[in-house]
Amino acid sequence: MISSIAELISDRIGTMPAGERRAAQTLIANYPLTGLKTVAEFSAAAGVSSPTILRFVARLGFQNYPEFQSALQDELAAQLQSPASRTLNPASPVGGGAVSPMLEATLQNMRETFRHLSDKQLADIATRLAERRGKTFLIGGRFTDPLARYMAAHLAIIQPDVYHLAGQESIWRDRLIDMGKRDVLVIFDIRRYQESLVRFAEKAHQRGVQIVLFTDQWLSPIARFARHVIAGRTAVPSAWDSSAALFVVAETLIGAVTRQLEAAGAKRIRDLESLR
Amino acid sequence: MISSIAELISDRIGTMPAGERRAAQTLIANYPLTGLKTVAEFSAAAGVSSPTILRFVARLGFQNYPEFQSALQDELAAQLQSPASRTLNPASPVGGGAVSPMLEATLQNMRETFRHLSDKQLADIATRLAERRGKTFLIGGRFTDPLARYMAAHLAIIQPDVYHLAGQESIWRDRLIDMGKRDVLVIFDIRRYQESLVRFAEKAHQRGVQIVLFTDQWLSPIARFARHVIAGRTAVPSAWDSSAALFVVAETLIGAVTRQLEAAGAKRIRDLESLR
DNA sequence: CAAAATACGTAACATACGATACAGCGCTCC
DNA sequence: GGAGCGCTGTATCGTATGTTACGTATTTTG
Repeated sequence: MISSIAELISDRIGTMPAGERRAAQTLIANYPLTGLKTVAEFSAAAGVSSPTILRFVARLGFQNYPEFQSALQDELAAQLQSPASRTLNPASPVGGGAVSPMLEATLQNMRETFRHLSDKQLADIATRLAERRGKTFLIGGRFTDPLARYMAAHLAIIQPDVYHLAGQESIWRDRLIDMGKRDVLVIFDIRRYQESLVRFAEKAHQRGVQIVLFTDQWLSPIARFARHVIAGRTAVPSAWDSSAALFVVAETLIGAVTRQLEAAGAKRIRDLESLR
Repeated sequence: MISSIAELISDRIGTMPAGERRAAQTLIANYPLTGLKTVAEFSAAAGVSSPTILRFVARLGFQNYPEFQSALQDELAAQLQSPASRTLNPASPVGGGAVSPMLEATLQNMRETFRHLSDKQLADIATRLAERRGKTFLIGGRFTDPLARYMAAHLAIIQPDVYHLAGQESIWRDRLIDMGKRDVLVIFDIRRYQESLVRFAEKAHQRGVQIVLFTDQWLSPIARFARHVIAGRTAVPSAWDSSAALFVVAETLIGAVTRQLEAAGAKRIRDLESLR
């Protein structure tokens, strides 16, 4: 049973054309606010044209845009008024310390992040990472590069041809020569988005590379070029943004890819197990 | 200080004429949804005419109706993103998918990890990291080194002399010469514990270096030499162990150190802010 | 109680919004 | 490699929306 529009979208996002999928991703990224704005603003936020937005809402089963907005508003009204919304964790365990809020916010971020992320989406991404015929490249920004390294460290064990792109921009820019449409590029990029990464992503996209983007809820501009976008919540009561939600998504994906390869009976996995 | 539009309204509702007051009451009644609808719908809901609605928003200080709506949307956006007010849909939809168990286990790991970790412990470690008189070194194992990098990337910004030890063992072994009792060494080590790290930790300990250890619940042998031990839960339904709990602890510490340095009015922090 | 000022609604207007037709483009499949 | 299909953006149109002017009603004040 599909109760919310968000679920409806996650359900059908797989069958949507590229433009409408970008609309869907943008809407999910900060749901449901983008859908309450005008078509023009929505389209600008998603980087597509107005008709694409209208086709998007039509595909969801709405007769017209106002009807779509009304549905979103009704949903929001129910959510805001539901008593459940006020009853979460009553008991921050005292402490008075500044720790609990941090943990609570982080846990909340993870729930939120996964709420906007359907099992199917994750499975699709895992499949792309597992069944890719070419190579896998991973790269991240100033603070997120460790996440790229973490993921690369795991994937490189269960798959051949997994490369983390490190060091100077000039170094990985030259690696573009090796990339083609059979390859996958995993990019981590949260605010403040790095110009160099955007440029790199664009060029990779032009070469037909499939891009999987890990970003925050405000979506890196790289989302324009990405085949798959994962928007993680990053807000915590701290001077820094939190990458913890993205970290967990990464771990989940690592697990899913491993499982798929195991299920496929990949020779490499068997060889690995015999080595241990 | 008036932060929300709702406060602004209740502040001025006393000075409003009857019609506008009805508009105000209607809006407050199911705030802020009525304000996101059209003027015609708003006026119908309040039982007044359109111009009355417009005069109402004008009295609140808005130039026109769209500006008023934008303000409401911004406020709603902030509210939806803040962890406090947000709820999650009842009980994860229990898809047969393999995702929910992974997330649930991870969340549980974090709660458990923090349950065994008092605020005081964390504060002590943060103090050691913030007030250390010497240098800070960070290093990790095969899968945890990215966590060391992540922490180093942040600490290096707010403190001088923060070094991540990378590359071959022979390289960081030589750095031992630089280490003394005023220095702090942060080590990440989970199963299977790496011999090289244990040796390194021992030698550092002999030189009087203060060791902060991030490990799993079974405790790396390094715990023998460590001044502070953080034991994170790592078990998840996956072929791999999860470092997510340790990651969150690391983020928490980063935040705590930052706060302490700010509170101490560290010159570097002020300089940083002036740079931004 | 009278007169003035303020508040409110009706009606007309202009803008900008959503909707649609159409053409160009890339992609897939034979 | 070519033909067909489907997706996407541009341009145009009708309309619903916010806005304003003005006349009437209501309250306030001397």
